[in-house]
Amino acid sequence: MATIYEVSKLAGVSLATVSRVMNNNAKVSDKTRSKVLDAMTQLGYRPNSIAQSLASNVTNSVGVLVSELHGGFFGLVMNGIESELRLANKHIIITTGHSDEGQEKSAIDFLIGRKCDALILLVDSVSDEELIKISKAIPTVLINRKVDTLAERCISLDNEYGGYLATKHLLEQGHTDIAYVAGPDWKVDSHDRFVGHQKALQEHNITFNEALYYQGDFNENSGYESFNKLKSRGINFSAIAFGNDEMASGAMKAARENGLILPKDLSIIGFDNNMFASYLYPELTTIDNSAYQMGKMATDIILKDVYKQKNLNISKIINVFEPKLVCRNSVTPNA
Amino acid sequence: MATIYEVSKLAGVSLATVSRVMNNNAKVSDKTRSKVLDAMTQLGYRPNSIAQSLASNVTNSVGVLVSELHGGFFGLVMNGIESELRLANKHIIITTGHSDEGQEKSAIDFLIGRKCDALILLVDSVSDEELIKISKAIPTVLINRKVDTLAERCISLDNEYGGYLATKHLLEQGHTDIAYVAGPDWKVDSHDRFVGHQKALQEHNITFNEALYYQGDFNENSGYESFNKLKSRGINFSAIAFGNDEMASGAMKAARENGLILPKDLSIIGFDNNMFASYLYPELTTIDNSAYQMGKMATDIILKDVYKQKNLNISKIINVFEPKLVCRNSVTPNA
DNA sequence: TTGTAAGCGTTATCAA
DNA sequence: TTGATAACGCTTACAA
Repeated sequence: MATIYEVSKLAGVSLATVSRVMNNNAKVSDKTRSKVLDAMTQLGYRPNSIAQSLASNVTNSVGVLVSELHGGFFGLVMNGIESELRLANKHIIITTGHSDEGQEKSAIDFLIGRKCDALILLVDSVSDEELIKISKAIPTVLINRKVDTLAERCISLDNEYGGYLATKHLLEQGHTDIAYVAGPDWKVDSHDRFVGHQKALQEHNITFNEALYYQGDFNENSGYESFNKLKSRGINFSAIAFGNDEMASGAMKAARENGLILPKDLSIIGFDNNMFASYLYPELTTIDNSAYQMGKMATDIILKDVYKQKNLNISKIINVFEPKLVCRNSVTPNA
Repeated sequence: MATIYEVSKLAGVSLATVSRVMNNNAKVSDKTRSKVLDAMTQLGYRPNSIAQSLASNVTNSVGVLVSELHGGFFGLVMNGIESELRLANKHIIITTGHSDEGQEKSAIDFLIGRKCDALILLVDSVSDEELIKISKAIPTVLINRKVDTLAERCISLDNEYGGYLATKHLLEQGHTDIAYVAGPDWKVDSHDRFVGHQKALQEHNITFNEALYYQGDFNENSGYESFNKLKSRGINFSAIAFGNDEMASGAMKAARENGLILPKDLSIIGFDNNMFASYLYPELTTIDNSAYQMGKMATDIILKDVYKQKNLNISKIINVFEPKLVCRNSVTPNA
């Protein structure tokens, strides 16, 4: 692989001049420039980005930490990040944390060790203090997380409003006996969605009934179980709101196995608007989580703050995205 | 950030010695070692991996190119890659090609420019010749692709056998009027699956009927359309085999809109065993594509060949994975 | 077992 | 507008 040195020799100029035409940040005469360019193509020269990074202290890479690599949410977020970063000729180094504090921390260490210029983090387990410390060492954007002192660097969905929207929709369709199946309560998003549910209930003067609550783990199985558990308690409900689409899907299965006709006998609303939501039968009414948009926004913040990029077509930074109701066929008016 | 130089000063040893304890590849007395280690922790020293890479000519990073970041298949493949690479303390630089030749090529250039130690490629559009050229420049493993001269570096699914399995299953359930909805024929995997379908038919002495064939684009919509198109031709069929699960899902929707009861009136089999396959109603019978395993295997090849890693718990390299039938509820015996 | 010093391929500061 | 040359932070012969 040719180096800058060989290019300079072939072109009959100095190293510095070659570097200048590469970065065109300084005046170089047209004549010299074309000599250099010729030499480059002749040698098939490609700059060694490692050497560039060492010398310039910029790696043009941003570290991304997600919980999992599969799954609709992360896929979309990463999509938003990648598409935006690619345009800017930066790249992604990706790691996973599996919602485990140890793994999340070591992944972050790893990313810092790789000298990423910035970090985009989707973490569940690392503490706020830790995150504050990290963002002092390296520009960091947090997705799905709210840390007060880092507010401008946090991108999140208004989960509470989303939970509110979902239940409100059910209420507006005449349902009053509404069960709620939450995700793990220690996850903020899960918690907030549930709070939103309660608010909507309150607004309609319905007292929250503990017996209509079930806590799952965001996986399909727990949704399946939730239906059976709820049913076994012998209390009536005409609709269930779920903390996410996976659990909703599991419950649909259980409901059908119990002979219910959907949505006639039971209305169901999910959360996330996962890719498969429209594949379900009946097609799942749910709340869109703006995953792609959040990934894109996180990236734009970095492009702007870290890479000083101008003319990004962002009118303004949105830190809290507003969830939207996506009406499909799994909710029907209460008879 | 502390450098190796500061550590050496504080510990009262030379640069070389510090480097030695970091890489522990040479004898260092216990006493010196602990002096160095102390200095390191005292300074909160973290090696600069960029400098390490430049000096050692190893970046410990492997470049990965996939078509999309979302979608079940890629998610699982990436999962297999990441989990394996992480154990080895290597990392992933990820790019996307969107099945477009230009984008795929530039992504590869990008990866090479980043001095990745190896490449894992999932490409549709780049030519075999190009791939051969690339793998001469940098160790490369191809997933979902077969290039003769690169056979040991290709990981793929036996798509033809998968297509065969799917249709055979239908035949064994007594179906004889079987429609086939393929993906784009220019995609090898899609093509091969279709060939497998034909083989199974042949084996049962059924002549392939052009009127029972429809070519979609692997997306849900085209599956939806496929059902209506097939129906409009006025030919009977009691089962449909699909090139992937998404299209199967779309067709299920269309079938139901046409008043069919599934699977009683129509048996359906998919391909891929996408995450959502079990969420569908009826749960989709399909062919598992071993995505995770393929990602893992690709990584193991690199760990072994490039990073000379011993004791990988791989009994042997598998280049062609065997698809497996996953029986669920969308196929029923033909009355 | 430890130290010295020459790279690795760039960028960036001075002079010229 | 160009050219020397010193960093950048590490690895790795070669000596001691």
